[in-house]
Order: sequence, then C-alpha cells, then structure tokens
Amino acid sequence: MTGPALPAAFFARPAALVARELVGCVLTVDGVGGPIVETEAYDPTDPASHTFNGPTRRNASMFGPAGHAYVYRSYGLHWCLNLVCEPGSAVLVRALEPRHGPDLMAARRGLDDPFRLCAGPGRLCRALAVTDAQDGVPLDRAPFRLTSGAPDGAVVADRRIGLTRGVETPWRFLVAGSPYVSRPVRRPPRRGA
DNA sequence: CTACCGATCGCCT
DNA sequence: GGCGATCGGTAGC
Repeated sequence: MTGPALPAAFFARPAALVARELVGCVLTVDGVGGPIVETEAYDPTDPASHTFNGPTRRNASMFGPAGHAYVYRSYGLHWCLNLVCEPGSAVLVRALEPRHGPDLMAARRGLDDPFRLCAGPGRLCRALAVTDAQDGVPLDRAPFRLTSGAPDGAVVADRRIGLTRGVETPWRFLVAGSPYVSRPVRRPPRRGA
C-alpha cells in the first residue's frame, strides 16, 4: 500500500464522477481495509440524499470541505462511511475487498467469510471500526489512507440499493463479477458503458 | 435461493 | 410520531 493520498481536488467534483473513479482505490483505516469494489453517489438535487432538504445537524459534514468523511448512523444500528465531494455531495463506500488486516476484520465482525466481511456499508464500517468519531475527519491523513488503484475488472453503473426515492438514478458503481460486492448487478451494463 | 421481520435511534415533519 | 443510504436470523419455496 504505497503512493500518495488522493488530494482534496480529486473529491471536489460531481459525486457520480468521483464514485466511479473511487472503485479500485485502496482505503484503509489504521491499516485495515483494501480495494474499494462498490460505491454510491448522492448529491443535493437527489431526493434520496440526506442533503436534499438542505443543511441539518446530521449532514453538516456533507456541506463541509471535500475530501473529508461523513459518517452517519443507519437504522439506529449501523454506521455508514461517505467521502465528501462537492458541497452537499458524497460517495457512500458500500464494499471493499478485505485484503489488509483480514484477521482483525474477522474478529471485529465475528465472522470468517471474506466475501461477507465488508460487503455492505454497515458491515464495512464494523470491520474497519469506523464510527461517528470519524465524522468530519480529513481523508488524507491518519487514521485514513486512501490511494489510487485500478479496479480488478470492468466498473459498471447500476441502480442504488435500499432506497424509496431516486430509485432509477444509476449511481451505484461496482466491479462487474466481483465476489466482494454487497449485491451483484441488477441491471446489466449498457453496451459501451 | 428469496422474503419477511425485528432491532434500535437520530432526525425531521 | 414516523421513518430510514442496514443487517442477520428465520421461514418458506
């Protein structure tokens, strides 16, 4: 795991672009993590986004500087990690390949299956020990490390998961055929995509 | 394999 | 007071 950290300028762009390019990049927290295989994009024009109705206490980090974390609690139980892009926009990190520190991840998750360890935003945060303690924290320094990398296969766009609004927006990006994603592609990739 | 359900709580209406 | 960018267990096909 070497190379420079992704700069803030990488993030200060439309979330869908950043989400697409983040697939293949290597994310670790205190050295634990691996290559990102699945992301989702959210922006303020999107009814599924936490920022759709403007700034609130919870989403404050999403209106903060690009290249910082936005961590929120989901369903009162789980933490979910986002990477802040343009104001009010962010990329949800949904899955990664548990390449670095798999034993620690397995211990934190109480489970052994490498294909389930980080397959889903809540599972990933549990495995990487991400909580609201990281909300608003910059991504270019400890405990985070985020470096560029090539995806292990073709990146395809698909509908996002678990939404009731904005369901048609194809802003989920994943490595086609990867066994580490939370769910396989629902809608086949369009030719040329 | 898919489907449903309960857990649990901060946020917003 | 209702609801959700989820997960894991259980039931059923």
